[in-house]
Amino acid sequence: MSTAVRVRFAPSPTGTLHVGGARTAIYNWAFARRHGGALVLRIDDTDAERSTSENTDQILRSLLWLGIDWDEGPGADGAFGPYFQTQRSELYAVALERMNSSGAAYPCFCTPDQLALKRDLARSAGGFSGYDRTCRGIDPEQALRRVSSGEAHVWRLAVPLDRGPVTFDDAVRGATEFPITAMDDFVLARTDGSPTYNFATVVDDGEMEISHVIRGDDHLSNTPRQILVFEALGYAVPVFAHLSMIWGSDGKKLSKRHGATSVETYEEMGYLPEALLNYLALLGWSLDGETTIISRDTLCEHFSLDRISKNPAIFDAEKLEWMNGAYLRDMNASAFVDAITPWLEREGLVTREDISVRRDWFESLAPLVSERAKRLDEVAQKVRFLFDEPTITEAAREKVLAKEGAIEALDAASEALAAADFTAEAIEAALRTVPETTGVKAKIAFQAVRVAITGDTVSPPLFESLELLGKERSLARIAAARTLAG
RNA sequence: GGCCCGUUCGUCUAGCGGUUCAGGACACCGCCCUCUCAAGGCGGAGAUCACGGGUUCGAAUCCCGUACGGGCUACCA
Repeated sequence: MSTAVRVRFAPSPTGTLHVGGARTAIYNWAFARRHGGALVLRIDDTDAERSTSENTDQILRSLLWLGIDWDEGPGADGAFGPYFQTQRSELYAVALERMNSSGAAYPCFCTPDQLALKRDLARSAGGFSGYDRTCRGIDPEQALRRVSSGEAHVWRLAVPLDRGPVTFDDAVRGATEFPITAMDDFVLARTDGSPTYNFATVVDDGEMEISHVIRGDDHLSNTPRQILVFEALGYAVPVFAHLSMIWGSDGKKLSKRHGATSVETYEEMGYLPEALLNYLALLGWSLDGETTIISRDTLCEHFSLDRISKNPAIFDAEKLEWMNGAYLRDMNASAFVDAITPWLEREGLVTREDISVRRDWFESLAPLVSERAKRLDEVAQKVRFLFDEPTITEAAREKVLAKEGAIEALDAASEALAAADFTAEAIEAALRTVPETTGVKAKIAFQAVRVAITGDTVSPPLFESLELLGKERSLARIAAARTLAG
């Protein structure tokens, strides 16, 4: 009995894709995949002032980066196009005409000034503050004459006053009811003939046979208005699911003040798409209350509207960072190398070609750093010593090389390593002889070598680092550090 | 002002009338592991379930109210 699942994500290209929009997109996408339905990507670009094609492109790119694919929309023609609202004017005009002829819409000649005055008056009197329906009382024939004479007018919805309350069963919030007496005869079409959001959306959702509308909480109050239009136009009313908002760390609206808000920024900061997807999916939805690492496939397999939480969520950048680290750790060497390639390239450490030539070497480097990084942008700094000669920091020199026994340890290490096979195991065995032959504590000896090799007191594991560097370069660095130490 | 929605550890959440003096995750603290840093293991601290009334043998869970927060109330979306 259930009809096909068809959902839509309808961003306005007035900016880039924000994390809030991304989460809405993820939920729509996961729901479509879960039910073998279709995800429609519709571009709500009716705001000509603020909409740009650059923004549209950026939104599409961010969606793709996150791994969200759509079945219909830009680049994926379907039977319900076009998928840009600016190209659908004809549809809106036809729908408006239908409403007009059935008496569900009427022209209103009130000027903005008059309306503002009435609104102020009504509000200060308390109670209903919507349009007072003056023009609804105009004789239809006379109204028509005024319209055809070219008098400026908008079209408004004639709210069916004899109807009961508008009720709907929101998939997230449950039964919701709005008294019809609180419904405004809101504007469907502006003076210039263009449709308003509440009208265009309904025409689109109706024409596109959308079965479930999963969208932000800010539209909850618009829903009864839209239901009235669905009914007037004879479309099947979709199931609604309203998502609560995502707030910044201070509980206020998420903005630049809280750091990154757009998806592309997260990409630039070195986050993995699967980590952002996972984090956002869990921000308002849970699999079982226990599982936190949830793969794309698991999400598509188990996503359900009834496990979406009703309360707003605060965006926790720390948890996202932790999650990104968890994904980094879980990557296999090959995937990790692919992920870091652009970052190493950007830092000028290596070229793509170098990597493909020495693929094995890079893959053996991967596990050393993948479990130590939370973001991709940290990687270059961690492996820089393998490409560039290190500069020993002043702090490292004082804390380590100036220590008693450091020089002896370096000398002994140099000797032992010169004779060693250069595998991590052999290197370790060689270095472990240093404390014995010199009496220098292992910690001090190892740190001295670490500083010599990496320039810093913190680095990837020492033995493996030496192996990756190679014997010749390792010995040269120890000699250089020896000189520096005195 | 009117209409509507929300409220469980600092944060994300589990919980859908009893098996919960509330479970998991991030962050935090301690211990272990250890060549540094991480990672990992173990343990700890952290929520009178916003508040007040009901209903019930029994409520975080149902109902009502209050407070606080939010949305809509535009010829924005």
